Amino acid sequence: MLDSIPDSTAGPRDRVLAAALELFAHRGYFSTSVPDIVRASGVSTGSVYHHFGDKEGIARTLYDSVIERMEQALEAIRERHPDTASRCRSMIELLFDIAEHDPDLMSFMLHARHREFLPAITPVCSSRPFQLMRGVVAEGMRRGEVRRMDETVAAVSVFGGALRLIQMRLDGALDRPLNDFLDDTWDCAWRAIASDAA
Amino acid sequence: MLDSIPDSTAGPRDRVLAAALELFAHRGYFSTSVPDIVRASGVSTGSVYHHFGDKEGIARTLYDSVIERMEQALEAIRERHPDTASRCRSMIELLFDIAEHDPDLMSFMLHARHREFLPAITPVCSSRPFQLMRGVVAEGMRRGEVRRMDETVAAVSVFGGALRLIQMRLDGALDRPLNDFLDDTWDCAWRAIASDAA
DNA sequence: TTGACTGGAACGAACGTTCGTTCTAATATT
DNA sequence: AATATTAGAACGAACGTTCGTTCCAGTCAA
Repeated sequence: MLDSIPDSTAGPRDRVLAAALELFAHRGYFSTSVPDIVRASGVSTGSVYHHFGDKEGIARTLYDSVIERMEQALEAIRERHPDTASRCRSMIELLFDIAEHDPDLMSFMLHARHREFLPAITPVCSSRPFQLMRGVVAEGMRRGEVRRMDETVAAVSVFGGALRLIQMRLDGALDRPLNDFLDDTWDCAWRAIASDAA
Repeated sequence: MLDSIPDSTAGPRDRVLAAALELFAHRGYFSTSVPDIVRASGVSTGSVYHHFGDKEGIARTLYDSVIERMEQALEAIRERHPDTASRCRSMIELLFDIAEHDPDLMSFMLHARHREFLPAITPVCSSRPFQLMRGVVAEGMRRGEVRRMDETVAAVSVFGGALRLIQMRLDGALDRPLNDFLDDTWDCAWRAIASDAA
């Protein structure tokens, strides 16, 4: 799984990132002030600006690190599994795991793309993790494991349900852990795009 | 379809709502200042506060009206169609239509639920339109049109893909209109939850 | 001694909101 | 019919606060 961002004992840079992740995830970007981050991290205003330049620099750094670790985890899954079905299923499992184990991280990642969160950030659909998921589905289509159709539609159809379920869990609308819903979710997801041959 | 919120010739209250919808949809809640709304609507600061109390009052009023009209449109579909499949398909068509015809409205509705947008608003998953969609799926399950599984999972599985596709379209990541993807989307959506009997 | 880093006071700008006034049109009074 | 009264709507200048950011004196490692 993804390593959590370190806290307390770590250097000031990491302490700021850890505090910002939690605050951004809970209150959002604009409802979190720099003084809030300064207070929560125990790092001084001057240091924060020395390390990150400005408030957006904090968010951008955070976003980049989250996206990169996410991409690596997904890529690892792609390498480990040969067939499209187990690739997709493992990816959904990964997403569920992260959402349960590190909800702040998942919350940040799911929300960071909105205009409201980070001004002028690349939208999710163009983010590398999503492209990777899309690529897996597209490859499955070439191999005949996935039905022929628009690649984008196929990608959103496998992962769309899982992502929305995660959002519900993060919003507190699901009282049981996501794993309890994994089998049903996966069943729906794969039926949606599986080739009729199989 | 849903009526658009009136502009220019309308009363000050409606002009404020129309301006706020556009601004909130494009820039988000916190990136839109009250002076922005005042400028865009041509209504004075004092009037805005006279009618809506505070900034959040504008957003809440807007949200309530959008949710209510959305719920009515979905309920009309439920009444017009007897079976679950055509109900769900019509609902996806409706969502696609709104996204194409009134992207600001759809953008506002999809984003309004985030902590970042409206502080302390009821999350989507608890909103009445979503409950209505969920109800349709649940009824389909009782009738045997939908496979037996967790109701929530079934609901997010039918509509999750479509909603994510809409988000991509709003983000400018889809160059063709959503209708071009309707058949593929619907095919995936219904396969995901359709009873094996049929 | 030097250079990188830290600290927190201080700054201007922009925010959401308030306030006293003016305008408008309907009602009451003569 | 003409005037006086009034309540609500509209207005925009001004307020206090908080924001993101800067600045510079102080600290510590090399």
